Amino acid sequence: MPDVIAIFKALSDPTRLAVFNCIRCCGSTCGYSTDSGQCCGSCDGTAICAIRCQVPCAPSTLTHHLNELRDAGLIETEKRGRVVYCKVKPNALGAIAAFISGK
Amino acid sequence: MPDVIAIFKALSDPTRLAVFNCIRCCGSTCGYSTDSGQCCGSCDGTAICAIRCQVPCAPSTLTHHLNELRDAGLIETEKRGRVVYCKVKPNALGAIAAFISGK
DNA sequence: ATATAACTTCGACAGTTATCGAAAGGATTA
DNA sequence: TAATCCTTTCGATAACTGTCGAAGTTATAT
Repeated sequence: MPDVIAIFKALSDPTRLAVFNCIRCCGSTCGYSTDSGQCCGSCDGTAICAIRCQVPCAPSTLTHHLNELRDAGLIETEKRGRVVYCKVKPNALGAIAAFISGK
Repeated sequence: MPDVIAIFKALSDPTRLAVFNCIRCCGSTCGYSTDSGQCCGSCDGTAICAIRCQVPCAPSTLTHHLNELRDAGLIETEKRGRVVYCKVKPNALGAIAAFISGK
């Protein structure tokens, strides 16, 4: 129940929802190639620098939003070299799916 | 898409989510009888005064939250006598169900 | 070793919001 | 008519939040 609130809160900001969608669609909508740091096909995360091209904001702002998404349990991040990659966690939206279907 | 944000925002506050759940379960959890202004069985709305017993807050605060829920398209209200009854709108959560299943 | 690239951390600030009390409105009851 | 009940409107206020720039950190490249 508190999970649900955290998720709703995390997704209730337009910028943050755009970030989440960008990670979720994993490049297919963002339109980045592998060369740009963006995954495709058998992907393993969306580079933060790629997200920034799609969702224009200050680096610190993006960091803040990614923290919110991570704290809500929606995404996970992994650092490879100097690039941080983001993935949607498995069953990230399960809690709100359960909420919709009456708990 | 903006609908989704409005819904997420409306449900991201603990008090407001409690109000929504109270309206949703329509007395089965709130535990009010018809005499208390609460519907049951073939119900036609949850009385605001009944919600207040379940979600303690100032009347003006509850009005505020109900406005938010109504503006998000989640509930509808109807005045009968001096009592206002609330119902969950049909398919109120359809937008976020679509969001979960990938739009 | 120096420079650059990718992020994060740290204030700061403006805008939003959840909450309340007081007062007012409309509907029923005495 | 007067009293009472249910709800809304109207400020006010404290807390939260989204945004940024500046400075710091870590990793690669020159």
